[in-house]
Amino acid sequence: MVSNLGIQERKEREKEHRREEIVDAAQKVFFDKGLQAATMDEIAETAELSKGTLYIYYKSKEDVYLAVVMRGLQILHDMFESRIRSEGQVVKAMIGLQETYYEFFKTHRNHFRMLHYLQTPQFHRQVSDEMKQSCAVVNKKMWDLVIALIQRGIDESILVSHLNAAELGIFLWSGATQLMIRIDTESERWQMGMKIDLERVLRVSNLLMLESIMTPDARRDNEPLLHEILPRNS
Amino acid sequence: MVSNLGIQERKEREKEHRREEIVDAAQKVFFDKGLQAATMDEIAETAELSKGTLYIYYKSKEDVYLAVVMRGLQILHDMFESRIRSEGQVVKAMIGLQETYYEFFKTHRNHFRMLHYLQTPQFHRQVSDEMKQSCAVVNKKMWDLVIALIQRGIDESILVSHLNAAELGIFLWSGATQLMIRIDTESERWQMGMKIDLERVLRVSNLLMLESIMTPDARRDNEPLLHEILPRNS
DNA sequence: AACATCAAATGACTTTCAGTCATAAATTAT
DNA sequence: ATAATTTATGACTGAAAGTCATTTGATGTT
Repeated sequence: MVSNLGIQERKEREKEHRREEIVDAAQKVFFDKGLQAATMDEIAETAELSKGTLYIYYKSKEDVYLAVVMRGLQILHDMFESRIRSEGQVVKAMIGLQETYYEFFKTHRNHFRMLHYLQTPQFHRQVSDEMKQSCAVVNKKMWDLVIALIQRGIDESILVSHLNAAELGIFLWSGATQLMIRIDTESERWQMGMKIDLERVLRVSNLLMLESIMTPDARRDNEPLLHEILPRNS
Repeated sequence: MVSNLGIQERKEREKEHRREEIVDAAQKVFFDKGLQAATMDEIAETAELSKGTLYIYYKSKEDVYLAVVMRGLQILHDMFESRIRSEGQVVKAMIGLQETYYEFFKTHRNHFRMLHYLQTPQFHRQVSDEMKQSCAVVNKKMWDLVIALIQRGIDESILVSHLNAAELGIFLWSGATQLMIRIDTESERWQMGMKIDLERVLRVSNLLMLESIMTPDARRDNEPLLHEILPRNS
């Protein structure tokens, strides 16, 4: 027992590495097959491990799934952060956030789907408390970015309404999210039946929601900026 | 073979009755256990039938689930219809629709959840085409009600925007739906962490969205009506 | 009434998959 | 070299969706 401290550390690193390898494999399988159709056996095979080993590192399939979700949240957080940092004006930054969320949706479609699964009540059952906790931390980190920006908008008298910063965040977030979900799953249905371009609806919706919580002054000051976003027709 | 026509008819009726009995049982079990945890064995037991019989009347668990969803859609449709019929003014009727949707959410929470499950991509896999078709019909019937009202609003120059009636419908619908989903699943989380009342957010959100697509004239004319909805504070 | 035909119902069986656990392999400590 | 401990394994269990050969029962025919 000469250098057991160093060994301890190395083992920790290796363990962490294994956990990441498992998430790599899980992500691949979840993205390919979807949450339901993905099996632990296939994840094990992809990770070149036995199924039993997966259960040493994660308590359940749902926990593995949450590990993938956390990666998505982290990506979204990083995208938000870099976009907000590079923009001083609140209104521009708000529009930037909306665009960034949509960009995340387009370029990380599978991660977006994973995040959406999270909302269905069927999970949160076999999920371990630790995992729920970790997830909440990443989620809050991202959410705090958004709320801080909105708060700045309120402080600068650019944004106003009967709602506080966090509530405004939820308001903006909800409309956008639901529309993206529809774009993801029902786009053709709407395009066929009626002649509806959901992506345009999303753009207009984002604009309407943002305008609806801006002060008249701010709306006037940012008019050219806001009208830039609008689609060509009408 | 004297009166085989009458017998044929009676058999049809009995068959239809069985189907309804199965949906009764399925609804009970789905509502109690949730979509995932509900088993076909338990549905069979509740219906006092064998599992094999269920599969004579429905092709899969998902089909049975869709039969329950259709009931929810029908309830919502009926609620919408009676509310719209009793209101001539477009703005009042629009507010009525928003209130009705929320009322549906509160009084038929389980049906709302079933509808929400529909959005997850994990289904639509083992669902039979007939069932999908039937579901689309009921859905369209309800949707047409909403769109017709919005179209009336546009025709009367009360509503206006870059979107057509159907697109406006999706816009209003999406924000409300996503907020209700959150109220259903994450209400405490938001209430604890930050001090957020999601139901108030929903009310304000509905108002903001509606106002954002009203013409300035209409907004002025309906000012007292709109401000009635607002929560007390601020 | 006895028999034939057809439809409806059954439940034992198959398959698939999450999760477990006794055993084996590998690694570390003595 | 050997014991102790940690890590990995895959055969096994239980649960649940879906199937199908067989039975039950109803309708029609002689």
